[in-house]
Order: sequence, then C-alpha cells, then structure tokens
Amino acid sequence: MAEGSRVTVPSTRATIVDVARAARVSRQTVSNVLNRPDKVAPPTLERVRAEIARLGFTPHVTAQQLRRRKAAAFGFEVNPSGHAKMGHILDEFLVQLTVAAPGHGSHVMTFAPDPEDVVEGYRQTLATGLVDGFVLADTRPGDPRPQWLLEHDVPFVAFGRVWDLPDLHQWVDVDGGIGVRHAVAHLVEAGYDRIGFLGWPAGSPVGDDRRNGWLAGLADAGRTDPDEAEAEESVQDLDQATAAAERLLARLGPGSAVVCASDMLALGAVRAARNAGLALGPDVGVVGFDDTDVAEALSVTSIRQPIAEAAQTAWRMLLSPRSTEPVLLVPELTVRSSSTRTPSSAATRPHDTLITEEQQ
Amino acid sequence: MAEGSRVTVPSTRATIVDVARAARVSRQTVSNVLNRPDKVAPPTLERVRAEIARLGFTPHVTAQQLRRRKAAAFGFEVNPSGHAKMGHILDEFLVQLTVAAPGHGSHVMTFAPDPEDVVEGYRQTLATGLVDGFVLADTRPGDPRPQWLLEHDVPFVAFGRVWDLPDLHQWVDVDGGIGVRHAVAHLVEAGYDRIGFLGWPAGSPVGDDRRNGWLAGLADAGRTDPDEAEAEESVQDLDQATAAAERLLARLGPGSAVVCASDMLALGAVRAARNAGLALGPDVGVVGFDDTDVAEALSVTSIRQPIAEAAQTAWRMLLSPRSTEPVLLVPELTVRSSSTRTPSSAATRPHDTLITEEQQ
DNA sequence: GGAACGGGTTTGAACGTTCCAACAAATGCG
DNA sequence: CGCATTTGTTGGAACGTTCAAACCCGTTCC
Repeated sequence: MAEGSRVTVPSTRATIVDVARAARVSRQTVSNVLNRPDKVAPPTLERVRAEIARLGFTPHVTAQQLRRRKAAAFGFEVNPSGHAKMGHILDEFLVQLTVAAPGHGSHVMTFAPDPEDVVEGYRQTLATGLVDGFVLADTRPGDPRPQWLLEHDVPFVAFGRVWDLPDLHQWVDVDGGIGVRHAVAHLVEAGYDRIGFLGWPAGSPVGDDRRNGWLAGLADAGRTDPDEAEAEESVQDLDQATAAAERLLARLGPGSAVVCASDMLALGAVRAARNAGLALGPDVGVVGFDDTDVAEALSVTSIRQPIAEAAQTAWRMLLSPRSTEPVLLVPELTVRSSSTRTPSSAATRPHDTLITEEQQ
Repeated sequence: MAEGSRVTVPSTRATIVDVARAARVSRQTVSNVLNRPDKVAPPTLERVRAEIARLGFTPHVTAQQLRRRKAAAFGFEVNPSGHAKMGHILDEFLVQLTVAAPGHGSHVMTFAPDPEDVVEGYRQTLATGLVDGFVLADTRPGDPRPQWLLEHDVPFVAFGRVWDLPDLHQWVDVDGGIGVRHAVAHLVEAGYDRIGFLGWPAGSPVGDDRRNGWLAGLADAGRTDPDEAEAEESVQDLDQATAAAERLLARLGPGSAVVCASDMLALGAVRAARNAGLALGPDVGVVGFDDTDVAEALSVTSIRQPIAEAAQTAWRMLLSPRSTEPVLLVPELTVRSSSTRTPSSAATRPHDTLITEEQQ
C-alpha cells in the first residue's frame, strides 16, 4: 500500500481509506464513525472525526449508492409544455422539494417525459438505478402512473390526489375548497354583501372542489340560497373572463365581492370592476387563487398554497412506511387591498389564524 | 413486451453478467457492445444485442459513475426566494435543461443554496461525486461562483453573462437589446408614430441592455432624437408603473407605442391605455418582455426568450472544450393584437424571419 | 478455571461496471 | 515459412463504500 506516499499532492479527493490510514484504524471503523457512531469507542470516534475534518473528507455518494443498493434520490418529471397548465405551482413545488431534500438525506433528479409512453420515462429512469422512486405531480383522473408504480413496487408519493385508487394513501394535496371557504368567510367579515364565484365549467375536479368551497362558505355565513356564479372555459382568454365578471358584478349589485378560481380570472374581475367604474376594495371585493405575481402586482387578495409544507409532507410520506394517511393541507389567505372595504379597516388584521396579512 | 417474462425469477434487475452468460461471452464483450460496438464482431454484436433486448437490460448508471469516475450529471441551484426575481424564466430554463439532457448523455440534479456561504453548496454537492459540474443561472456582477469554479477546475457554464471575467467564454445569454430593437422595428412597420420605452432605472445590466436596444431601434428607423422613456423602480408595483405609463402616453400623443422591459410593466401600460380611453392596438401599441401567461391573457405582443435553445447551447458548451465562444441568442417576437393598428393588418404576417406570429 | 458473553475492531467480499494488460486466432509481410 | 501485426475476446483489478462474519480481549458466570 504505497499508494498514498505522496502526502503533499491532494490532486485526488480524500477517500475513506485515507482517513483510516491517518487515524490508524481500519476502513470499516471510519465507516462506523459516519454511520453508527454509537458503535465506536469515544476516543477512537474523536480521533477519526478529527482526521475527517482535517482532510476535508466527504463520503462519495455514488459509491454508497452502489454498495447500499439504493440511490437516496427520487425522480421528478418536468413538464415542458405545462407552461400554462397549473400556473407555476409545480415549478415552486420542485424548488421546495429540492430545498427540503437534504433534511431527509435525499436528492432530486429531474427527468423529461417520454413522448411515446407516459410510464416509459419512469421505467427508464428507474432502471438506471439513479433513483429509488418518484414524486408525482399533476395527477389526473385516468393517470396510469400510480397503478404502474404500485404494480412494480416502486416507492412514490403524489402531489395531488390520486383519483383512481381510493385505497392509495400516498398523496398530499392542498384543500382548495377550504381555501375558498375561508376566503368567503373573510369577505363576509370584511363587510361585503353578496359573494359570487368566478370559476371554470363543472367537470374538472380542481374547479369543482373550489366551487364547492364557495358554496360551503356561503352556508357557513347562513346564506341558504347561493349568490351568483359564472364559469369560464379558458383561463387564458381574459376578455371572456372579463365579460363574465361584468355580468356577475351586474347581477350581484354594488358592495359585493367575487372569489375566483385563479389569479388570472381575478385579473378579469379587476378589469370588470374598472370598466364598471367601481373601486377595487371599497366598491367591490376580489379574491384570486395561487398568489401569483399578478395578484401581488394588482394588490389582489389571493389564496396561497402552502407549497413548502407540501414538499415536506411528500418527503415524510416517501420515507415512511406505507401506512400513512393522505394529507390535505389548508391554504392561507394573503390579504391585500382588493378585499378591504374601507381605508380604516385596511389596518385591521383578521383574528383568524388561518388568515395572514402580507407585511409590506 | 415480454421483457422480463418469467424465465427465472426477475426479482433482481439483470446485470451485465447475466447478459454475458446468456450470450456466452465475457462481461467485457457486453460492455464493448454498449460502449464500442465497432470493436465487436458483427455476429457477436447481434447475439449480445438480442440478449440485452430479451432480458430488458439497462446499464446501472451508478456503477458506471463509480468506475468511470464521472457522474455525467450536472448540478443546478434552485432559488427558493427567487419567486419574483427573474419571472419564471429560470424555472423554464431548468425544464428545458432537463429535456435536453438525455441528448447529451447527461442528467440534471437540483440542489438548494447553502444559506451561509454561496459557494459552500457547490463545494458540498461536488464532493458527493454526484455531479461533474454545474450550470449557473442568475449571474450578477460580483458573483463569486465563476471565480471559485475556475480556481477549482470545475466544469461549468452560465446562463447569463459572466460580468466579472471578460476572458471567460463559457456562457449563454439572450440578447435582450436586440429583442427590443426588433420590437421597435416591428412597431414602426406596424405604423405607430412615436415609440416610447417603459423600463427600470439605469444601473441594472439587464435593464440598461434593453433600453439601449430601444435607442438602437429608434436609430434604425432614422429617429435621431429619442422618443420618451419612463423608468419604474419596482416590477411589482403596478400602480406606479401604470402612472408612469400614463405620463408616457400623454407625452407621446395618440398613435404611439410603448415597449416595456417586462410583461408586468406592459400590464401597467395596458391599464394606462384603458384609463386614457385608448384602444389597445388601434390607438396605442404595447410590447412586453418574456411572453408570460400575462401577456398571452392580455393579448399583448411580447418578446420571447429562446429558452430551449439556450439550454441546448449550455449543454454543448459544457461538453465541449474550453475554447468555445460565448453565445448571445436572439429572442423572438410573439405578435398579438396589442401591436396591431388596424383590424385588417392583424392578418398580415411580418416577413422578418426573426418575428413569428402566434398561431391560434 | 474454562466457557460464554459482549464491546470494539478488523478482514474478506461484494455492489455493477470499465480500465488495462494479456491472449488466441487470423492476417500480412518479407 | 517464420514473425510481426491486427482483430476480437478475455480475466484480473479497481472505482469507494458497506455488509457480514470473524476476531481479539477483557468480564462475567457457573
């Protein structure tokens, strides 16, 4: 073993053997220091740790992956066309997943979908041994991925409900319905008379969820017969959304408010209010969804999904036994001037702990 | 696919030795089939390939990484707070980087910044052996990362100019200036009289770049004395942006147009036009930057950065020798009704190849 | 006082692949 | 025809780590 004679040139990274030699112990003891410190005698422990620090040794994760036969990494499929789909919620989710990863001793590997077959990208990625499993996002009814992963015994967790498999509990989602419900309560408390809903046509699970939250919110406030609602096909067609919001506001009358299923729809509502010569906040209340930069720029109150918490929950589920329950997180309301009736009440902070006000 | 049909118990994945045994050759020959097919006799090649297909063998990348002493993966630092900074350009860049990765035989690993020290996250990530280098984004003057990576001989490429190291050519960026310049030309051609600029205060490299593009565009059109410009501090404060746009439009007079340094500023310009009772397109032209969903929703013409191409270029630079030149990509203009003076000319497609019209 | 125990440490082997040197057979050359 | 060269293939070793079992030695137990 004359390999490490040249002490001066640290051209190559320090390995566990280098540390072992320096601390006058065997490789395995160094390994134990790192992985089972309780099994090592205190003096030895200290000596080895000193050498680790001195040599700046960091374990070679690739070698660990090979020997341990697990990657401690999970794959996340990015969607190249998803630009307009779920806003940028999924981008933020990926970021938060990455941020939370080290805390769970893991990593995130992104990969692109196979254009041919949905599951093929997953099969390939898994076969490389670079990941132990996957974090799914953008789950939808008819999604073949959960079924396939279950069949092949691949660990995974979904961000979004897994609609087709009621027995599968490995998912986190944000309870949009309760978010809207709280928004309605907030608008009632703020003093708006009637509270309408601007959403998407019935049929989409997410959209229906939010609409039901609106109905529940009205029921909470003792409104037995629902206020008006309008539905828009496209999130992008702002002109139609604006027109729908105009009709909605006309029917609701002055002093009313509109809860929207997205910030883009809220932008339509804001334009409708302007067109009708109504002041945003004092004359008409507007609440959006997702708390995007648009809502921030327009100073529109918006329902914010707790993405960081969702990412944490995802890791917890991934790394814990299958017995977990699904988790529905409660979104928070970022209150801005669009839901403030009077200038004086702008300073009044709601006491509901679920509602936070943005600090400027 | 009878890939792993129950010939034997396929509980464990097929390895290169399994293939070798089945094809009655040595491991090394199988390895050669995969890596240097030219060195293998045709009959053998065919036989081994058949077995590879039959057994559904995929090389274990982790083992390759260890033996080859390279990961064929690059790290990308995600920014948890960057939500509002560069729009969602960086999110899209990460996606496109991931999409292009397999074409270059590589992968992308995301990692979070170390809160303490900027380069520490890079040091750590590199030490694990999980990546060979990095793709930097969001470079700014004074950025310590390029210097450190150079000193430690770590391969990297930057998306965004590397300001402090003029001799470093390992970067791709989008030429915002020429994008604005083309936008000005487009507006001139569309028949707008005076063309203003709504941007950020002087001092930011990106903002100055775009403003200079505006000036260059005016010069192209033979305007020796520049039209009016306004600068806004914050991209988010839409009310101030709107007010600035109102002043700008008032000074420019009817039939003029405004080029904006961001889509959010363009939103301010759109509001200003509405407030002034001017029709967007016929009465006043507006062009935004980044072609976000806001621009799409408002039907605002916007300058789109060629992110997919930037990602491709980044990979090319990473995997080629250091001798490459830096690359400045030319953005495209997505033309919408906000820069169309007359209804008839809406159908007219500009002949400039750099300008594309969105197909609906 | 020998056997059983147990904490602490070491050694051999393995994870799945590629590098490297060696080798056998076929080919070229003088 | 003998020898050098090429072509195709092979086996040993190594990448850096952890698993599994063995080992050493001081205690405890009957």
